[in-house]
Amino acid sequence: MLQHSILETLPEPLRREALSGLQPLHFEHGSILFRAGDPCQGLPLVLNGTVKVQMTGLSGHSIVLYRMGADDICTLSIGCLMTGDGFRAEAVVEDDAEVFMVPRGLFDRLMDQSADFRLGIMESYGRRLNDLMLLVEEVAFRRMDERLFQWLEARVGQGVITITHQELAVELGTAREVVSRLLKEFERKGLLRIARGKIEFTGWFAS
Amino acid sequence: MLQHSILETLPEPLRREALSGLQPLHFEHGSILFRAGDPCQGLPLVLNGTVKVQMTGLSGHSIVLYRMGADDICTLSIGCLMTGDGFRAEAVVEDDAEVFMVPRGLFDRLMDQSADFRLGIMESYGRRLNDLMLLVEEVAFRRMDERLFQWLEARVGQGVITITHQELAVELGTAREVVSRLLKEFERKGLLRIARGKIEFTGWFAS
DNA sequence: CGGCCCTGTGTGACTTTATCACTGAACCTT
DNA sequence: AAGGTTCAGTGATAAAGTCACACAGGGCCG
Repeated sequence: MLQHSILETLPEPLRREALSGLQPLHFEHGSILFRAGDPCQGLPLVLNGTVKVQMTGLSGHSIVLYRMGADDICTLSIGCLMTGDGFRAEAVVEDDAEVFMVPRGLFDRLMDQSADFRLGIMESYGRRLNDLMLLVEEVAFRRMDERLFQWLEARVGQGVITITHQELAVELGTAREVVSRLLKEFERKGLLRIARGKIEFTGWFAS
Repeated sequence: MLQHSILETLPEPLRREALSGLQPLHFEHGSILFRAGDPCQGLPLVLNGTVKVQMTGLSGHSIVLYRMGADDICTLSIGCLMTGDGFRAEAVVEDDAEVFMVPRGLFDRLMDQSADFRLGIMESYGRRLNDLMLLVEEVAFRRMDERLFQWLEARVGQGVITITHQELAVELGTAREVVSRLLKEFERKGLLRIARGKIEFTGWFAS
């Protein structure tokens, strides 16, 4: 159960060796995997749970850059691991997560000895780069009401979601007031109901 | 003269082998290294010149994501090379450039056999990821007049620059009208003079 | 040379988004 | 029940994006 597909691709002796040196770390909801400025301790392999990565700009505003889920790799850490620079973003655990922390030495060894491991790392990097490019486009050109709508739409399944307007503003990289006003408008249209710290889907959403 | 530092780190037999299989490709100003949707032919190592990478969103608007110069690696290509997906962005040559195109097979071999090569690739990836994160923050939170000012400031040395308002809008991911109005304002303040397709620095800028 | 056309720029009117400064409501604590 | 803290609502104003169109510079061609 506690495994990560990128380790499963390793040839048997190497896989054993890697797993023997790693014990899963448990992170609870709300805990911080790393903060802006922290030095990198190793490459986190996310086994389960979800972790959001967000950054705070010079202006003091924050925006969520991407999320990691089961079987994900914290690609952002690789650069820090290599250059020794600190993180520019922070990683906040949303759903309780378990993580393998691969230290620099082991990472180098796996990169050296397994083509599949290298492939996994590269693919992960590629996906992250793509995600960020799409985010740039979204932030630069898409309208806020559409973006908010899509964000909500992706979470309709849950019926009710627990989030404050401020947190939602960070998700989209905008101001709380903007989110409040748009939500009010959605409520007027009968798409949802607003409560303190909660949004309940109705009407069109609750299909 | 025609060399790339990531190849110079290779141990001697490998370096000779790599170089013997690569001939520099010449790209002129305005030519396209790759377009959105193109399959990836190999990993471009930029020897000299400059190349801008920009993407066009669903909305039809474009934005410049980053630039590559001498000794740079087109990190974006690695993801495409690995997954076989097409590019999401396009690369336009600004100053005439020469490029080594490393084919998949050689790339795999270099990744397999040289720790320094791996390090170079990883560092490049890390930098690109950082750049994009900063771009997200900039687009999301910084004011347009500041961003335009900084863009111009970075090019003051040239005295006069040749660029249309439309191109400048793509640099910043905004609309031409916005650029035109801001430039007019800078002109009123005596910072620069506008001519058709040109901007001449004066006053504060021409210190 | 004058007329034509294409590209680049200027501008007004209007919408959307961001910012600022508050008010008030909901919940928690004691 | 009182007081404090966090969350949400709102008006006023500024910044940025959108739309529609006028006009200007420069090249080309009859």
